[in-house]
Amino acid sequence: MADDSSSIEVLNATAQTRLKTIIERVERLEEDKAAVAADIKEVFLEAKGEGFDVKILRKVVRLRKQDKAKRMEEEAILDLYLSAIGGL
Amino acid sequence: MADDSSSIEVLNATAQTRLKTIIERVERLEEDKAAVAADIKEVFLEAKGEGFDVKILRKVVRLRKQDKAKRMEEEAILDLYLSAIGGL
Amino acid sequence: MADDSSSIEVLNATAQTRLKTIIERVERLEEDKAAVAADIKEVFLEAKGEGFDVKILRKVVRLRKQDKAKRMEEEAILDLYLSAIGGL
Amino acid sequence: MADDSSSIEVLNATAQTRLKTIIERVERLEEDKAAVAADIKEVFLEAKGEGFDVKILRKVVRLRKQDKAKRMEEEAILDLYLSAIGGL
DNA sequence: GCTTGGGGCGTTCGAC
DNA sequence: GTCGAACGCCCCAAGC
Repeated sequence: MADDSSSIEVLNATAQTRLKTIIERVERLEEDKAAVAADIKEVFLEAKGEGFDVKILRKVVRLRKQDKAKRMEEEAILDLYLSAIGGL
Repeated sequence: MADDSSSIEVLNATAQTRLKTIIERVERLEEDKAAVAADIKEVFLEAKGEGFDVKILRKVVRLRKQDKAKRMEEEAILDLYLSAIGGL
Repeated sequence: MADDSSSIEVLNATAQTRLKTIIERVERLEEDKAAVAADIKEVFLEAKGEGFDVKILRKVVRLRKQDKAKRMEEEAILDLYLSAIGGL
Repeated sequence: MADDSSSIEVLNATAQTRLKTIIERVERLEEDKAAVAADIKEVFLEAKGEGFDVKILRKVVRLRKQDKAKRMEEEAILDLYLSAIGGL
């Protein structure tokens, strides 16, 4: 084997390049995710500084998310019913 | 009480506006976060389609993250050592 | 209902005994855990009394733990690689 | 400096030995702690296998711990009062 | 459905 | 003594 790297040639050159690209894309995206998470944290911290109860704020967000999910679910069922009877 | 809403006036108008703003900012950011998470998922899915083992890819990413964290810790402890012997 | 306790008979006698045993075992173990935590604290306190910087000591321990975790992850990914190329 | 190690002599030989001992003691204790934690987990797992609701079991343990703390607190206050009036 | 990883929460420790 | 930061614990959700 005339492999120019120390690893055995399990992946050919093309695959190795692809692999590298994939890992880098994921890592870049995870950085983005972490940045957004940091932003959220910062908003809560700021809110805390204004006297808001962060735990309650989180709960509000959670409840609204649930509510939104519920509404979308209901909408989906409505659409289903409508299509079942041949549209409105 | 001349409150125009059904809730008692625990929060004054300014605070209510701030609260609304905070919640909206967080919700917007969470949407961003979800979008990024979806992107990551998509990258892995695409990789899977090319024959890569997603489980291994995830582990590689995690390992590299650990690596990075370890390096940062090492740097931090070095700073600690330096300060312990009386500053640089 | 001829239950001799004030609670309704949701759990039969056997289950109640088991429950009691389980709770007691857990509580005993938590005491052990707390004792060990106290021992750790004491070691650091003693070290501090000898002039060591506790903050640095903690960081050293943490760093070594990271090291160990990283090694284990590396081992895990190796196993993954091996299984990916069709068993050992 | 005729130091036989690569590090500068910030710590003399005795201190280095002590340091090593301290770190090892802490690490050994942390292993113990982890082992106990694993035992606890195992008890809960076993309980789960017998049909108990682990989440509820945890809550029971937590409540009893709070109760115990409360009792000890009351006892402490009682002692305080007693000593304040010159013993019982 | 079981297991593993990520996020949130409470607690604890060190700093000021 | 209060503050913020770090740690471990617990829960939940996604992946296999």
